[in-house]
Parts: sequence; structure tokens; C-alpha cells
Amino acid sequence: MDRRQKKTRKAVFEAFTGLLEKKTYSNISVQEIIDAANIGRSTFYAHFETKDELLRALCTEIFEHVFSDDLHKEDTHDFSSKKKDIVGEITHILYHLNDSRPYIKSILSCESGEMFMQYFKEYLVQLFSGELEKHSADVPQEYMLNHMVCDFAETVRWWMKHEQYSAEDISRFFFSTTPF
Amino acid sequence: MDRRQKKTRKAVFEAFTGLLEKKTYSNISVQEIIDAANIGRSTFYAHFETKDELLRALCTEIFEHVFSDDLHKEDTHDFSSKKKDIVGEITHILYHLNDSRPYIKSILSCESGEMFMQYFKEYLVQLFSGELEKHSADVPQEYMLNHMVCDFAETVRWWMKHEQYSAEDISRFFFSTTPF
DNA sequence: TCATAAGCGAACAATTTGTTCATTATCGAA
DNA sequence: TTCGATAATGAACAAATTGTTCGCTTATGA
Repeated sequence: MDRRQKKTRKAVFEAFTGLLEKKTYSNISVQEIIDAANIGRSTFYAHFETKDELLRALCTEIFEHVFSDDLHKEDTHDFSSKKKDIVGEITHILYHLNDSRPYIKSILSCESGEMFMQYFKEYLVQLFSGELEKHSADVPQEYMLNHMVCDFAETVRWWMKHEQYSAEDISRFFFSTTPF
Repeated sequence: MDRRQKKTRKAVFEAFTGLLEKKTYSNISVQEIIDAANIGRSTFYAHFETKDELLRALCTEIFEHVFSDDLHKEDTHDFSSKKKDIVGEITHILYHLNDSRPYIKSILSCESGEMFMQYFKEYLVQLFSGELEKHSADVPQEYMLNHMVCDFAETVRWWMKHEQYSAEDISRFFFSTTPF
């Protein structure tokens, strides 16, 4: 990617997250982002069609980091490691989430949080869908999957507001209520 | 309240929910609501300061219905009924939610859903905060409360998308993963 | 009946959005 | 280093939206 494009993209992301710390997503205008990023109006629109798309791009960037290991693991069709250690995996993801904490906190603060949570859950569905063979008792699998996904996503949201806990703490909290 | 006000308010709510079935919350302009409700521009602003406030008012109206029994129970300081039957209460609330299903489904569909969920959780915090004395094991109470509140709220959101289940089904699903 | 209160809608300024286009600057491959 | 390709710039534009004001009309209910 062209250096200029990278620079612009970075400037926009930084302006955007900076603004999100001060005001609500819906109260931020594209113009404000442009001014904060110190770029030309048409440049912004050359990169992102809308503010929503900018948010999506930012979330994608974050999740690419958070789920990087799990995503690349897919490539190696290594059945011996198929029996994955879900606890370790979760803790690992929590560590990555902690790295992006400032960004995530900004995004989570308002309506943008809903979109973040939605995208987040899309990734979590993939992560968890292999984990619920046994629990089919008398509750629909679909319900259980949604339950686990939401449970974890909300745990993370809660964590972002409570800095005092470590990734291990949160992992423990999460599994204390989960029938894995 | 003046008949005319009631009429206007009702027209706005109906126009709004009608529009929510067709398009996204953020893509609905105040002008569209005004046109759909067939009222004067200044009349809308005499009733609601912003679109967000309209949404809040609509949610409040719904929750007033959904939680009506529990809210009024507060008045009677009847300690004998203090040992409340949480399962019955939940099922009861689910019945009320089912009554408002069309409205709730419209609201839940997009960003407005985030606000609905937020307000919903405010009520649920009150409902659940008395229920978690014992589970303090090695997880913070605050975490447990958030967990239960989110769990129930997300269960309801899931239910709204899956019409085939009864209130009793959902109650059972909910309690099957909850350590009450 | 009649004073009060609500609804009406045109007109307003201000802001925002998304696009276009001619011009300038920067990049990176040869 | 050169030079064609690509990106950035910002002014200008139309269209839509927002929230308010104000003089007028209509409905309410005591």
C-alpha cells in the first residue's frame, strides 16, 4: 500500500479515536474527523464511504490483531491441535484485547459500542461454534451458542470498564459461569 | 393530559415504529417521522427535543407495561412477599414482553437496539440486584450482577428473533444456564 | 361560551453530506 | 534521477437536515 495512503489512514484512525474519547459517535461529524486528521475533504471520502464504514474498518483492524493467532491457525489443517485448549485460547484473546484497550474503550462508550459488539460477536461465533456438542440437553444449540457468545462479549465490555482485573481474573470469572 | 396531546403522541409513536420496520434508526429523519405522523413540524419539537428522546419515551412506555407489576409491588412494603418467586416473575415479564413484541422487534433491529438494551438493563439491575447474596464465591458481585442482567437481556433479544418459542420455553432456557 | 392551550406551517440560519474537478505533491519502478 | 502513475488538496456545489420562531387557526374542557 502506498505510503501516502497508509499515512492518511492512520491519521484518520487516530483523529477518530481521539474524538471518540471526547464525544459521542453520532455527535462526531465527518468534517470534524477531517479537521482533526488534518486531511482534505475529498481525501476522506476516497478512503471511506461513510462514518460507519470507518468504524467498521477500525474494528476490523483491532480484531485482526485480537484474533490473529486463531485465524492463522485455520490454515494448518493440523488435527492433532484440533483439540484446542479453550481456556488458554480465551486467556490469550483477553491479552490481545488488553493491548487494544484504549481504542476499544473509546469505541465502546456509545452507539459505536453496539457495532463493535456486533462485529466482535461475529468472530466469537466462529470461535465457539465448535465447542457445544455436549450441552444440547434440552436447550437449542442456537440458544447456547448465542448465550456463550454474548456472555463472553459482555464480559469483555465489563472488563473494559474495570481496569483493576487481569486477563487471568477475567478468564476465571467467565468460566465460573460457563458450562464448558 | 389533553386529548390533542395524546393523539399527537400516539401518531408519532406509530409513525416511528412503522418507519423502524422499514429502515434503520439513524436513516430515519425527524422530517420523515413528522410526515408519517402527519403533524406539524413545530408540533413534533413541542413534544420531543430529539429523535433520541423520542426513542427513550417509546422505550419507557414499553417498560412501564412490562415491569408494571414489579414496579407497583414496591409500594406495598409487604415483607411476607419479599421472598419473591424469581422464576414466576421472569416468566411473567416474558409474557409482557411478548405483548410488545412487534414494537420491540422494530426497535431492536438496529442502533436503536443498543439504546433499548441499555434502558432494559437499567430495569433488570433493579430486578436482579436482590438475588445474588449467595453466589459471591470468588467472583465479584458486580460481575455477577452484570452477567445475569446481560444474560437475560440477550436472551430476550434472541427470543424476539425466534418466534417459535413460548415464554415458558425461554424461561427454561434462561434458568438452565443461570446459577440462581 | 370563551379563555387557554395545542397544532399548524412557512421561513429562517446553520450545519452536514457526498460529489466533482482542476491543481499540486508524492511515490516507486525503471 | 527521471517520469508516469497515483494520491492529496480544497474550493464549490446541491441537497438534506436540524432546531427555532412567530403569527394564525382549531380544539378542549371548565
